[in-house]
Amino acid sequence: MRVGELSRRTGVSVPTIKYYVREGLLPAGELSSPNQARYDESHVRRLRLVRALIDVGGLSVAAIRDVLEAVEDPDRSVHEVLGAAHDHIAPREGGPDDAARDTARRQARELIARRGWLVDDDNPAVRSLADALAAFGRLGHDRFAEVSLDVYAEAAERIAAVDVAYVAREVAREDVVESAVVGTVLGDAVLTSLRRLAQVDASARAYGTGEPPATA
Amino acid sequence: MRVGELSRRTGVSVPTIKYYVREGLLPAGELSSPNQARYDESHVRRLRLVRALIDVGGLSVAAIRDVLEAVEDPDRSVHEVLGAAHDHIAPREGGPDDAARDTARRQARELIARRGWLVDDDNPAVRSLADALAAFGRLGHDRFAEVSLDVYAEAAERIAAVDVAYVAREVAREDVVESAVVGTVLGDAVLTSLRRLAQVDASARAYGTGEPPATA
DNA sequence: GCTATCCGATAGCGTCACTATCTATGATGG
DNA sequence: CCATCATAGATAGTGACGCTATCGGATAGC
Repeated sequence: MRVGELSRRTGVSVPTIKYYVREGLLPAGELSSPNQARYDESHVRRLRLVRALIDVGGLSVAAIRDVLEAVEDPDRSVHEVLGAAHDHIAPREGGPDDAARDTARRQARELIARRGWLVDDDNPAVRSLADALAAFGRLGHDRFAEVSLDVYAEAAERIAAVDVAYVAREVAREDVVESAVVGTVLGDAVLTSLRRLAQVDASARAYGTGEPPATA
Repeated sequence: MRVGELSRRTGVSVPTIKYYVREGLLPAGELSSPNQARYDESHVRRLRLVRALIDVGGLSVAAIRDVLEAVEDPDRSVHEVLGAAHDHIAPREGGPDDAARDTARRQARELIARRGWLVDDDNPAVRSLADALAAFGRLGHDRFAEVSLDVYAEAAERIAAVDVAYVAREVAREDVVESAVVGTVLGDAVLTSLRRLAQVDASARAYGTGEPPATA
């Protein structure tokens, strides 16, 4: 197919497709003549993946380029690819280097030890967890880590178990990593929405159909 | 204190503080003379909240303004404020209006019915859930909704239960909604990081300390 | 008085994700 | 064969965003 049909089938405008090709998100079509290129189903698939990562995952174009490069590099392990994906989802380093951050780092390490998780101390996700906990601390919400953190961790374990099982369906390396990226990035979006819905439900049950206490 | 000290105590530059004031994220200091203003602890607190929402939550300045306006409006219910917050976290409307979206909407409604959640069908979180599920579908990952969705939902329920309990500690309306916003926005960041760590652990356990299958 | 700091206002900057325009060429239908 | 349309590739422009820089005056505190 030519670029017009690719555009129609994916809902992405032709100039945007050209832009993605320039940015390395999409391989160029095969030139049949100096100004004609053919695209196939792999382009449709890739374009849908790119749009999903942008629209639902909120990844930047540069982040997607990095992730796709990792996906296509047979030398990268699944862990490496997923690490790349998560690093681009997680917010960048945040907040000052204060006491709250030290406390948060300790909380993170203790949690990992408590649950017996086999993760390196220098895993980037440990840092982003500590950043988030530090933010709670700075806002005077230190109780969060005490009362809620382990419940969150328990829930995360259950989810991770099905995530790993989901990826294990695949056989070929490229399918494994693609599954892992999609599951991680889109799974976050699903989880966020479900949490919100469950909050609404829990709140409705706790306070009648109405409202939490509004003591002015 | 004057703006210089506010800047030092929060790590936010003076021009940026002025910018936030202009954008309505931070109330102006109290003028003691035409070119002198005083700031107090409430400004420190607010500025830390703003930075946490930006750095950790990834919210835009405009989104934060909307959320803070809702927080400060005594007429808004907690549900409304939290809805405003979630709407700004969730990715904007994504993807074409195709068959995948119809299927996804049905999956979302069925899930809600299955779990007996008391939520309106037109809750924005239902839409963002459907968007995410539709993206799975378009990528040929329809199995996700079949094999993983209920586990996610179960986990979300457990988390939401502690979220509601956490907020219930507060008494005054403004503290309730602030707690809810912080818990929702920063809680997402915590949960995302924990999921990633739990995935690493689960993967390490399933495939030795090494790797998922890399059948080339 | 002197220097550092401040206020308020305006203008500018760098990044990002497109979008528009242009030239030259090729495809397609009657 | 020719008119019309689509296309490739290149370059420049756009609008939103989150700051950042600069300026003209005024004030604080020694």
